[in-house]
Amino acid sequence: MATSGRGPRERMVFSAAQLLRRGGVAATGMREVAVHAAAPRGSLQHYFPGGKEQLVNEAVGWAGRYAGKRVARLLAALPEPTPSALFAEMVRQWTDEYETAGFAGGCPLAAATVDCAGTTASTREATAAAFAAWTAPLAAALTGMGVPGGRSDALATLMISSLEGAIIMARAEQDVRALTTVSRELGPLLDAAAGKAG
Amino acid sequence: MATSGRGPRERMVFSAAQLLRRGGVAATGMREVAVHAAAPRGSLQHYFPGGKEQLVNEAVGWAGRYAGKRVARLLAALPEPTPSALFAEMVRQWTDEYETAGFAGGCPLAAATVDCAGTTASTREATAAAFAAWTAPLAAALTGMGVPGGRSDALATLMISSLEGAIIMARAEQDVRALTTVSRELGPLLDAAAGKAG
DNA sequence: CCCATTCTATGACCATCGTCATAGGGCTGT
DNA sequence: ACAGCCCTATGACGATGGTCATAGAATGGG
Repeated sequence: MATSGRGPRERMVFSAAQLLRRGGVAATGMREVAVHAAAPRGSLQHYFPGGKEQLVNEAVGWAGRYAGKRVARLLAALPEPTPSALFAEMVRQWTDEYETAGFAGGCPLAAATVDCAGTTASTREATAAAFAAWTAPLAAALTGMGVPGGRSDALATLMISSLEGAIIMARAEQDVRALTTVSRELGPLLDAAAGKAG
Repeated sequence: MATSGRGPRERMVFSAAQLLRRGGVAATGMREVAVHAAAPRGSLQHYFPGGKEQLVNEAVGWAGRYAGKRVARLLAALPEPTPSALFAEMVRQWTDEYETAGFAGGCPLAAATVDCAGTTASTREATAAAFAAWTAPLAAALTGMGVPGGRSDALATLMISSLEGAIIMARAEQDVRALTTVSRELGPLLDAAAGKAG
């Protein structure tokens, strides 16, 4: 698996993001990344002279851009776009994975933040940039649905915060309850903000 | 610091929880815990024959009980108890820490979940129990403020999820923005649920 | 055909860490 | 004083992991 990407470098970044989700940064070995990516171990030091730190930072950046693009993709697939429907789709990505593949993986951004925010400055900056790359398209989507400009950023932050926290709770409980709960409880609030100015 | 607790055992559990917050499970060494707790290293194998796994699990349990008790304490200190005020106080615990002590630490439950949920079954169970020990008193408090029984659990889950996610975003951004945002945006929703049945 | 650049291969080094083994203090009760 | 128990002390072991050094392919332009 994980053989789709083009070059070995890209595959390694992708695999790193994938493995980050499971056990966090420290539990993810460089050799393990190479194996998972079906990439030669010798390429690690060639493509990532900055070592593990660089690889993790790029994986985080990749994850942030992926999340940002996914917002647009989900939005485009909605029959009638409403904030609650978008959020429900974002949540559904996770409930689907958990119900079909188990609760092994979480969000790579959360993993990198939890493990590195207090110790590795460059990785912390990478996570901040990644969250920004996720929040911005989401806020723009909300604005496009009628949410006033001043609220869009706040609601996007609320959506992502709730989702991240619910992912953690779901993994702990091995139950998607927390995810479905935040989706259900937050939906009306989001749609209300889109309906009329708040 | 961290010398208040009674026995060395209790201090080590407390210190483990403290250190977990910084770099996660893998980044927290047993020797480091002993040093931080000002406890003899030889006591580790004596008090925690189950090794690191046991120590981490007890630290997680301690954190869960602490969070549960803190809900009651914050509630009692509120001049006029409303759900939004309680949530604001929960959030304020974190903004206060971050503004005075920096963004070094996150939530130990999140750290243990991110690092161990997919690999260490006993730790995952400990995190689930800890979240339950936190959610239950919170839901009870909401019920006591007029939230209908069916909504209390859901809103407690929403509050904790949002808080956990906002903690992660705040650490990434080194800014309490996400925390204050979720508090402000969620407040009206919580109070509305307490006012009349939903 | 050659050379330079890019990529890969692999073994070794060193630090760290969890764990264990073994032994030593220090107290209590009799 | 002795026995027994709880706690502490400390060195060693084995494993893991990130990084480095060095060398070997492979590719592509001249």
